[in-house]
Amino acid sequence: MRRGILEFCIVSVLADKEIYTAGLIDSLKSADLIITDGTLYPMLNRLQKAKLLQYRWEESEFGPPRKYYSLTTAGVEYLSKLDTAWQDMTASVESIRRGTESE
Amino acid sequence: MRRGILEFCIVSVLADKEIYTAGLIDSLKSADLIITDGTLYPMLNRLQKAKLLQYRWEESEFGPPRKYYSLTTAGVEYLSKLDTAWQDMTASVESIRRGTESE
DNA sequence: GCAAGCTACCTTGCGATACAAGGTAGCTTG
DNA sequence: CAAGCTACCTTGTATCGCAAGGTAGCTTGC
Repeated sequence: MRRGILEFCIVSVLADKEIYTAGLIDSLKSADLIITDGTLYPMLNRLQKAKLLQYRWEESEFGPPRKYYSLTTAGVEYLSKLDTAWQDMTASVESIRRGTESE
Repeated sequence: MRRGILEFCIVSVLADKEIYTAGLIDSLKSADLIITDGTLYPMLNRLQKAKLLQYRWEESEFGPPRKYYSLTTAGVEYLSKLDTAWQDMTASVESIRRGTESE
């Protein structure tokens, strides 16, 4: 796993709550992960086409309706795989980072 | 930092020892990071053009000469920046991964 | 000394991610 | 009903990583 760290973060956030685009951007920003909506929309559509996400429309008091996303059952399983991949990758990088002075 | 994790690993390995391509691939493989030479050569050339790496030729007993790479002074500084970026990114991802149930 | 095979270096073309910029359309407000 | 805001989406570009293919030096066997 090298690409897809943002995807991992998005799926992780969706594991906790139903949320729409602007809220997702805010959640990531509060963890110092900056992402633009031009990045997010294609990713959400891709994940939804892969049946990992579902959404429902909800009306807003302040403007057009919003798409609230959540994980499907397959999405929950996918998150579990991403989580394992994340742990494996960080373990690998840390082992290199801490030094291969063993030679 | 989203892309460039492999680059970080390569620069980290080079911080410890002078090494040529096949050795670099082996070092990464021993940490379960698989990389092909088709990925590595362009990256090494790019880093070298950016004055972050230097190399010297060394003859081999078993075939053609090898390019042994090492970090330049600028490369050492660059590694330090990558290391900070890595720590920041993992901290961000971990804070999301562990759950934003605070709502 | 030359052909065959190995090693090492490098390039090209492709798919995917992330970003900037721009576009469409619904809703509210005056 | 026009202006402005919000929300969703698309297009074009740059870069990373990979697979596949290519060049050339060195050794080995005849």
